[in-house]
Amino acid sequence: MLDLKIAAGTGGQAASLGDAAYREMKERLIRGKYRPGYKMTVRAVAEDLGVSSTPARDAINRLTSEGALVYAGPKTVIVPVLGEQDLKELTTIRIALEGLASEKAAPFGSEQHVELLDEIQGRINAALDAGNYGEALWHNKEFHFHVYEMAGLPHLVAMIESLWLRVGPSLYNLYPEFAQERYGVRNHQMAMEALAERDGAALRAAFENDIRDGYRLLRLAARRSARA
Amino acid sequence: MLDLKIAAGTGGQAASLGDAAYREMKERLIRGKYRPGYKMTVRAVAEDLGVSSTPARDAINRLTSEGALVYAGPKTVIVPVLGEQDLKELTTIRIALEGLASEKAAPFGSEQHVELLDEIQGRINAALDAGNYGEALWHNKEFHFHVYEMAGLPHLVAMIESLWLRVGPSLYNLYPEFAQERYGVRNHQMAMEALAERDGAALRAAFENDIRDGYRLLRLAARRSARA
DNA sequence: TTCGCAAGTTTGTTGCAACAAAATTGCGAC
DNA sequence: GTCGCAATTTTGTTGCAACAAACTTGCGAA
Repeated sequence: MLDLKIAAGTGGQAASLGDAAYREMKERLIRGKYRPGYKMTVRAVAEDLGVSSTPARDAINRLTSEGALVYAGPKTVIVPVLGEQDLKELTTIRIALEGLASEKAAPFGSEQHVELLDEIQGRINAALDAGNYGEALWHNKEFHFHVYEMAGLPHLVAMIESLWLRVGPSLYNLYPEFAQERYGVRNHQMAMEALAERDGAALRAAFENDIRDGYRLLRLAARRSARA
Repeated sequence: MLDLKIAAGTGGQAASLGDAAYREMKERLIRGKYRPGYKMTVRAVAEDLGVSSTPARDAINRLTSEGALVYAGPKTVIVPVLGEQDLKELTTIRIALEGLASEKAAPFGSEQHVELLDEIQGRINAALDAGNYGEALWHNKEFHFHVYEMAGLPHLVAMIESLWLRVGPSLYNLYPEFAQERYGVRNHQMAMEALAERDGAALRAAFENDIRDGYRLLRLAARRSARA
């Protein structure tokens, strides 16, 4: 059991225990620590995080209002189970928003940025080689958001992050496909080239492709688990 | 002081007091009851809404995590004061998202929908004639969301709603321009025609225009209050 | 064996009091 | 009169206990 009181007091700029609990839950969600359908109870979260019920409740409430958790009954919130409809809609929104962010980021492309992205891509590949799926997903997120943040549009980045939060848990369902296909590599390569040339349209296209490729896999996994 | 306990118990599908408080605050925000910069304190909200501190705190937390309220200090949340940068960014996002929603809604256009929109437009005009600015804004929101909801994309509608929540309070700053210019009328007329013909591109253009027109006014108001 | 109801258990909600930190006020010295 | 420090007030945070609603379990009757 980790002690969030220390994290809140010293570490990552979390002012309150509720804040620390929220951040911790958010990271766990993105890292796929909780699977779709998992039931979140105030007391269980409080136990897991070593805090009392109030901060745990705060975290759950915030996550729910962002759509990272959903109501499954009058008194139960769960990690969302995304159906094909949801996946399709979220993908459409992601293309609109992440396409926008990448296009706006293109003019800020530089040698340094491309180098950093290349480094991150190296970490993705290494994690894939090591079979560490969670690490690969994490670095994949870093790759995307490093580009999105270049545009200097904080509201947009926050909205995109909340989208990733919703899709995150489902990403874990497509284990071995992701590792085998390495679908991101080509698209990421294209993205880096587009960024080097500051070509907004090309950068957008690369990211849209990446999102669509991911969607195909996700849809596959959704169908598989729907049959089960 | 209104009694939310009754609202939660009987009325608009609010399961808990915290939920009812959240909805009430949301509506007040969109209706412009609170001005930008207004400081939200737990105890004040609890007093206003006639509930204890816990549901009030819940509501403030949820609103904050959605961006409808923002942190202004270590221990203070306020109604956001949007600068020109924020306004520009939010407008860009709105065009991407509301443009998408309207385009996807176009194929569902029908005689009935256009009739209803025409009715809503009538209410906007009537409110404007009566000088009732709040009513006009409210019906304006109805007009937009009636179209957006036609597409059947609930995640998208929720995200757009959270954008309106951020801009809502600032809308009140542009009183008398809105009433005088009646900027929405032409664009809404175009939208209804496009919807009748199920022309996605035209519908998107009409809404994009509407958003941009609103942005011009908002920017004007932001500059005015920045000078003050 | 199966169905149904009742008792017990789990779980979210709410109000509140104690605590800590920040802001404000007021008093006194210079 | 002004500046600075200390006391007071305001305010967010946290933990907890009481309550209510939903769910689960198990026993008994058909």
